Amino acid sequence: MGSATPLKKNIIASQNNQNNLTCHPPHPIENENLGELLKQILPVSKAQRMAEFFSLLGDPNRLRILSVLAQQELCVCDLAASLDMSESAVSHQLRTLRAMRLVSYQKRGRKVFYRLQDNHVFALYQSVAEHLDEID
Amino acid sequence: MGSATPLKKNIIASQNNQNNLTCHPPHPIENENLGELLKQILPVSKAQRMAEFFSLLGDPNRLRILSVLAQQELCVCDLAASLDMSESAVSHQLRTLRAMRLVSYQKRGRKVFYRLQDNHVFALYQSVAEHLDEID
DNA sequence: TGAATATATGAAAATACTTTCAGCAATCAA
DNA sequence: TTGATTGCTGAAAGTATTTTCATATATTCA
Repeated sequence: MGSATPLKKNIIASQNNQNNLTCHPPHPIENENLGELLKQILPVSKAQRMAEFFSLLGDPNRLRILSVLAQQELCVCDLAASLDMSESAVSHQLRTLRAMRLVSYQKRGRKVFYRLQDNHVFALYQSVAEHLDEID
Repeated sequence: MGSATPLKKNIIASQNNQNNLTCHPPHPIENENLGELLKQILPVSKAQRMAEFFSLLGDPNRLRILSVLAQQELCVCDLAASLDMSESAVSHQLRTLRAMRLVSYQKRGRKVFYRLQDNHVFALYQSVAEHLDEID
């Protein structure tokens, strides 16, 4: 089935104003803490991996695919039909989900059946679903 | 401070193949379940709201902003300095975070101090941070 | 073997996102 | 009041993502 190339954003271009670590002029209150603060900032590399992960859940059609697969394993064709998407679009999205190991698949005859691979993801999904129910 | 215009993606264009709910020809195993399945699919409108929410966390610089604000309230200027971003870029991102009510702010003199508004978000953030620590 | 089905893929088109740039408004200090 | 600082904003530039389209591969069936 081959390789994949998902979600290339999340790569922060090398930045440039690395000189000034405070405002001009520095203001004393924050300044005392900045040294400690800087040690605790999410490092760029980890921020990128996390962003990649969240981005994966940041598309409504991918979420809908996951919501269906959370109920039962399904072939591409039925996924497309039940979600009202083209089979090609579904296939492209599944490639992304595959690449990030959120779904696994099994070929049977000429069909390919996909299923959720990771329960942790569905827990997150449900957590946000409930959160949005609460706040709106 | 004014309005905002964040994350316009996540709007699924009206789709078109709403006729065929199964493959051709339909295969009996899935077909029995499809009716039930269709009732349980994440509806498009909710998928869009969820995707919007996850997308908000799908950018490394926004995550880094949140990681800093999780430790202490900070002004735009110090955020930019500590994250090595331009103040304008930080301001644009804060607008997005504000619009989605993930941060609140307080103006003091000519500075504007931002803080996390929602602990639920930080719990998600930490959950994914730990998840990624586990699987890699 | 040949036709139909199921899926995958690359490239292009359509769309969306993020940053930079230029300029503006508010605040503060001298 | 003038000049410097802080932050906000719209538009443009640069980049990323998603879908569609055309085509390719593998499988099944006649």
